[in-house]
Amino acid sequence: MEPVDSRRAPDRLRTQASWLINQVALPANRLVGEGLAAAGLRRHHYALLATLDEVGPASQADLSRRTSIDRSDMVATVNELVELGYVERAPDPTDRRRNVVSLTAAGRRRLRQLDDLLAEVQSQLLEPLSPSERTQLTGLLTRLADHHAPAQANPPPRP
Amino acid sequence: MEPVDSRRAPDRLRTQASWLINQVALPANRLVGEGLAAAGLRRHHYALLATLDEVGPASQADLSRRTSIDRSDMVATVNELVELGYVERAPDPTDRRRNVVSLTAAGRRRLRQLDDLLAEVQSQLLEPLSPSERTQLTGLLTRLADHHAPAQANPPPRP
DNA sequence: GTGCCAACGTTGGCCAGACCAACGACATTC
DNA sequence: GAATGTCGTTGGTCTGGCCAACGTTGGCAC
Repeated sequence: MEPVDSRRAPDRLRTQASWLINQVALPANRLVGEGLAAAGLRRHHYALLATLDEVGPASQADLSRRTSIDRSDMVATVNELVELGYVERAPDPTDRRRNVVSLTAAGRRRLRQLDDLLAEVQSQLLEPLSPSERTQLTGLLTRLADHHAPAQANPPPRP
Repeated sequence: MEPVDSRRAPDRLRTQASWLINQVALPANRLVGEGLAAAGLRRHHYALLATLDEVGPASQADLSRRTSIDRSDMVATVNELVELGYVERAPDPTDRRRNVVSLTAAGRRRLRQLDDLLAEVQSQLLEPLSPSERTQLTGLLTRLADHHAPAQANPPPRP
């Protein structure tokens, strides 16, 4: 006699990709959130720091597009990171509509720590998968993410 | 010369499983949400209907565990579905703490339509993947979901 | 040059969903 | 019969995604 797990979700849900993804996204976000909370930060903060480190100083709108954080939410995120001294905001002299946001030394230091922290989280998240399975998974997810990415309008490369 | 997509997320993020999952969960939820919205419903409603159809009449707490919808949110969900005539709520004669929730004929009919609708959504979501890749993906996700499932306390095999 | 449209930062707001604490009513266990 | 635990319910918090609108500024067509 099979023990019926009274917590088991019905197959109707268990086999639906959208449901599965959600069920995995939940612990993923929780783990990341808890990890960052230990550092007093949230996901947006890390996304912003990481992006700045990789693309260099940029305008808020640019950062919004890259992180897919809404422009309006970006304002608060930058505010908070400025407050913490991890980031600087200065008016762009070449285009007075823009702010240029850049990493401070403290921000860069902080980021290194967060990277380690998040690497740890990833391995918790993917624990049951073998290395090659992890690669498979991220490969598939990347293709899906790209496919559903916001309409890519490519503006002329900055001179 | 590679055109630099000013919308492209930095590799720091793009290679992190937690971020990828989120980026896919977003369109997934949006697609499902939009589909169900066309029927005047939300995700919780479908989850509940599908679960009822599969496990039969059940208490709200039971349904909560299976759908991983919080008990308190379950109240509202059941209310709304009762209102729509898709579900019935009756006190459990054998345990007066409980309500027994069950599908109505209308609910079952509605569910069939939603199933079709959601099948369509799944294929939109997974569009770029071949059939075997889809199986791979759901396999991997299922393992992750199970692994991170809420502490599986299975009614202990009575000692 | 002037006029028009687009992009920028910012404010203020909405909504879905995940959660948590507490309550009275009831069941189960010892 | 007292303690412990479950159930439905209320009421609330928090995060994250998103949208509309505004004044400011830049770029472009004419």
